[in-house]
Amino acid sequence: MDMKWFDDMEARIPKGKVRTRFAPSPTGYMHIGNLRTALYTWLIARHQDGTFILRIEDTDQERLVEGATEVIYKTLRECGLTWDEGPDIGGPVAPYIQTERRDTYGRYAELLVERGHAYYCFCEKTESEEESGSFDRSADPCRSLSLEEAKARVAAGVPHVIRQKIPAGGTTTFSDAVFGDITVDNDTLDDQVLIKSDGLPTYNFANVIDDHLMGITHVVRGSEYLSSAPKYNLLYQAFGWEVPTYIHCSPVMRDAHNKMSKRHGDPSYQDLIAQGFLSQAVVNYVTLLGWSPRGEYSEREFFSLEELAQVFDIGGISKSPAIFDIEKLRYFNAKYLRELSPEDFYALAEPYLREAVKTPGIDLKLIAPLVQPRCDTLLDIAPQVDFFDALPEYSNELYCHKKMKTNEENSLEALKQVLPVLEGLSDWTYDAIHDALIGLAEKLELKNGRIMWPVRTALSGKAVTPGGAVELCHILGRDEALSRIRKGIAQLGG
RNA sequence: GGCCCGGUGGUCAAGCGGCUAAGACACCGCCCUUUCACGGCGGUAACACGGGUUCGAUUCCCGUCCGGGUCACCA
Repeated sequence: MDMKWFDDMEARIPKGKVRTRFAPSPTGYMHIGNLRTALYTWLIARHQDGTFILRIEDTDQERLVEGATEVIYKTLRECGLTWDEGPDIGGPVAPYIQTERRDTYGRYAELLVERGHAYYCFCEKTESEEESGSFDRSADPCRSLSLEEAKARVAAGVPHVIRQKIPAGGTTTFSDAVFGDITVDNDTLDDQVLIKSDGLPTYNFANVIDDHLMGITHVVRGSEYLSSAPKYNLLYQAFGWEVPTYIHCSPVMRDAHNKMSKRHGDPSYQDLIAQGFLSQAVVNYVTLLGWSPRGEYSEREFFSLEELAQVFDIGGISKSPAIFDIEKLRYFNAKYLRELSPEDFYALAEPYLREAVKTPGIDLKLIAPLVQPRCDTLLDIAPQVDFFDALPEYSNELYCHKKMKTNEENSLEALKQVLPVLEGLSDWTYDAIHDALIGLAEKLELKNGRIMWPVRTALSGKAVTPGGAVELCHILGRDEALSRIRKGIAQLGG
């Protein structure tokens, strides 16, 4: 064995700082649980001024998806999760794509074989599993094959895998930052495959090798990997390597029984963005799904990414699964939307407004502030502003409003009073319209609603609108507003 | 089924031996108001169950029940 090569690999490992990694498989789809893992991983690194690494785990050749890494880059960038080392920018422990590290895994696996912690196995793919749950180590003839014999068969080109040789008897204790210490009997652990017959490593093996070789100090991953974790310890021990801090996170659920999944039609990050959610809102909400700030921040729930990096602590991660609640996400999103400056909101809303309101004279900048406090997502804009282009058909019953004390008769009367007042207006400004309408109500000694409700109804044909009578008059413009009021009068039989 | 893990309102959750058991979403009511929102105020609602340990358990231990994960040459 060329030990110099191993020494060189070791020598490249950066030391002394926190180093974390997000290691997705390129599936072309960033689901919420994955995003949360990325978030926690990034947060741990940034909290300690450490290094965040992106690594692509593409060892499953059958599941490769074209353009999938682009989705990962794009999502991470949109969310503000900047990486310091990765496939696209390189780094001290490159390469960052597992298929490009192929020989490395093979060499380490062979080292393990030499040391007696792994063995070549020539058996067919696993056919039938034992029911007992505990393994009879002597059952596999390959396990006890002599090294010479095994090597001879390998040299002869016999297809094979390399398996981990789990010690017979005894226990292994694994330590997790959120679940604590977990001890299992070695006899419940199987001699898992390390190197597949295609020469590529399994996920479990590649993880251990890469995390060590990349100097990873904290590993964040889903709790579905918890039960394979003790086998990692054995691997680290066999190599004589230091075990990183493991942080297993319970899944993000769609309901009490099922994880969020593409199969069930649950939204991915991309889907949420398409549904009009803001990246920052998603990031904020998802971080809080399974983690909560402690101490002085325990009552707070709105945080920017930078603030999260400040307060994030591993101890706040929850052990139990969390159900994804789109209603609460909507609340977060609505809050983020409302707190945007009018300019920023307009920038985001403009494409949606432009799509919904096509009448040339209408100033979309006037509509934006009306819808800003009235939408949870950007998709809520269009249905609210449809009446600007064309007055919908509406029933006269719309004129009847108990609280406003309006009915068809007094609405007709109100509109008839309003028409000449507005016709006589020299300035078609918000203030002028406002003063005219309020003035009319005062003059007639009526409550404002008696005038405003009929006008708003005539202008929109809807029971609910963003903005009231004055705003709508202003935005529609003199001609259209007066025309709609006349239409209202006619429809009411006047 | 074996092994591992979890269990505070409908949901997210604080709590880490002593509290009238926080807060948020949702829901309900009131206020504000030219509709609806926004905003403000208030309300309904929880420690899965049974044993211990203790002067005292939501908190520690055991069991039961319920739920999740895992038992692949997928990750």
